[in-house]
Amino acid sequence: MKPESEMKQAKKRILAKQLANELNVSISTVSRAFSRDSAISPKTRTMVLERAKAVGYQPNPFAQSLITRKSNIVAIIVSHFENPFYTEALTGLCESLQQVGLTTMFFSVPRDQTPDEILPQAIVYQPEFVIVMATTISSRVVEEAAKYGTNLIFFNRYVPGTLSFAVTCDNADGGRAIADHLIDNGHKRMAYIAGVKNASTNIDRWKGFSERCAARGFSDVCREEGQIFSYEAGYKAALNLMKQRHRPDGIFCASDIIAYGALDALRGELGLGVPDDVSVAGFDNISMSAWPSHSLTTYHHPIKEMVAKTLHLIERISADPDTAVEAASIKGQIVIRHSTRKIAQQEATGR
Amino acid sequence: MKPESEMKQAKKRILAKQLANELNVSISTVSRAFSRDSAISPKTRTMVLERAKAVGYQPNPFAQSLITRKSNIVAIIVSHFENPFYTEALTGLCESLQQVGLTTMFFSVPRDQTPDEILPQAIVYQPEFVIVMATTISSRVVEEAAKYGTNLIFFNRYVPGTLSFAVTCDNADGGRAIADHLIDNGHKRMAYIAGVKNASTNIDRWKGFSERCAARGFSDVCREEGQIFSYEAGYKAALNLMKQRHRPDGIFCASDIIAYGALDALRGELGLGVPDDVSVAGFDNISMSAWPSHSLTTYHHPIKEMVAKTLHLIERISADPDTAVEAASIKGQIVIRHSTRKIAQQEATGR
DNA sequence: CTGAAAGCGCTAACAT
DNA sequence: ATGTTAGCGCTTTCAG
Repeated sequence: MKPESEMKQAKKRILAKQLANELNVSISTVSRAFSRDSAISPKTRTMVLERAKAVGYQPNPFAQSLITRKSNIVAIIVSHFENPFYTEALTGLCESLQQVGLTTMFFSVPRDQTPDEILPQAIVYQPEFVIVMATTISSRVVEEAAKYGTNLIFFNRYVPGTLSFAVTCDNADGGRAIADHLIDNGHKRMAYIAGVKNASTNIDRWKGFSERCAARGFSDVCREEGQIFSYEAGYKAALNLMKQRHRPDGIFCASDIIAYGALDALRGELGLGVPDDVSVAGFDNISMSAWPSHSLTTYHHPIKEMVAKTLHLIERISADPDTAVEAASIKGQIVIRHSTRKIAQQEATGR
Repeated sequence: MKPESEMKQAKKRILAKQLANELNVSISTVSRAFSRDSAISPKTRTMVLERAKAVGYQPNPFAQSLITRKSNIVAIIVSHFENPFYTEALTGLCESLQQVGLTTMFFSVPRDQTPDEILPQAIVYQPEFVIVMATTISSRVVEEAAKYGTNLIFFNRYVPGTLSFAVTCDNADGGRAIADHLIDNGHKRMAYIAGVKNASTNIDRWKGFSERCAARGFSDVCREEGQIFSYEAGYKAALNLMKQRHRPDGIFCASDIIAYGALDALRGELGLGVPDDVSVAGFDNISMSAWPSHSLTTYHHPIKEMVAKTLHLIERISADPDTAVEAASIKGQIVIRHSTRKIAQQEATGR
């Protein structure tokens, strides 16, 4: 045993009771000073708050939660978190939540586990909301959560069969925009490199793209399965696509990262010119797509708007828990760069 | 007011008391079943645990924290979170913490605020640890936190003047490894493109690099300030470097992202050959550095080991709160790719 | 507008 | 090994 003086002496946190004593008021008065609309004179409130700040008093959130049944916690649960897109979403959400007095708990689903195993760890904290990001969750668990009054909000995903809040990018619109861009600029054989097969993002991008192509007279869009949203997947898929007798001249990739893989396969391994021989477009508009070395035509994922919408939803549901379930879909916009051939350029090169 | 039937009826969580009644045991028996080493027969424990699982009972963590004074929460606070390196660190830490029963709270410092403003929001939850990542914090706040018994762990950073736990990469070793690699392969004029000036990472990488260069007879290493760890910074800095009369032939960049910027400036804007005219090396080994289009020589940032070390530290400090403050520095290793010229290649091209 | 008292759900002495 | 009791720090009736 070390002598007292050497021990780490954690200074004891000041409590409501002590603060009350110092100010000659009751403990309930201290409490009232901290809650928005409570019967307390502005004068006493100011007094309490000032002194509290001076001595560093803040109500213990655990005790608060216990009695108010409000945790002021929002859980964010992720699994495939590689895409830089999610990093921006996470910090954006977290910072907005901080501003309205909510605290973010973060859960990540390891490769050898399912979201269904991790979700209960979040639920136990009785979070006001659970934001599900980059993750697919079984509809059984969605119902479970609903039973306990936990609001689930899907971010950038939705669970088709289920009624739950969701904020997504208008993926179909993105697919259509890319289709129009390629067709408008004279491309004749369109192709799609898919990401995670059952992801709603993947499904809707394909749907928008292929349907628009079909509507404009190109019904034979080839589709190559990338399986996942990765560079390697894009690389391999592009190679496969080019083995076909009738090579595509316009490739839409389910994500920017996939597109980089395709780009490298096409240029590096196959020695093809992009966009001279074949055009490549992505989806997300992550920051590196703007770099000169990539200069990728893509569809801008409206992260900021999606974050704002999510927060708006949270505030609305907090005010009225009976808010009707809603799936918001937010349009982004196409960003045209140099990985796709333009009409003018096409004529200039004599094609 | 809507009729009862239409209201969202949150099923009430089951409590220890009810579980105890159902099993004809006391409420403390239920409690004991959930704590590791407590006087309870294995038989009753199993019985309680089984029934608990069946009815979905879990102790309320707020009530637990209130009485045990253990929050089981680890706060992670970040500010400049762009580098993909941190994404991997975050998920790695979070998943490891989950496994040992700790929950992650996530705080992000907005551009218009300082870490010192956000930290109190974390402290209020009495986290067992605060992991400070991608952030510089004032030594005043470090002391504040210490006073309340909150353990701060700096991840990938340290605050020079202060005594606090830190887990970093051996940045100096990285600098030396790159220096050796360049010198061994016949480079004559070395240069460094810096990142955030006062970041300990930046300082140590420069130190290791410049000192090793000097030790091997190259004392005139030029240094260009990138100011931040960004693509644009690297781009501009590389351009500046090449304006000099005596151009460098080996450039070490403070991060991979900076290196990409340098690469694009050199190849794209200046039309130079990399590595034929000039070699470029980075630091971090983020996944895209392995892509054929970049193939960047770099120093591998040992994230996994750093995460493991952090967890080890957490477990050690938890077991013995008087654990001596320690700054662990973990070696990574150089990864040689095609952005730097090798001796053989140098001879082959007749230089 | 303020104070006294009850109690949120649980754990930790203290008994038995 | 189990039950009983007293709080953890706070908010919220209920009086005044």
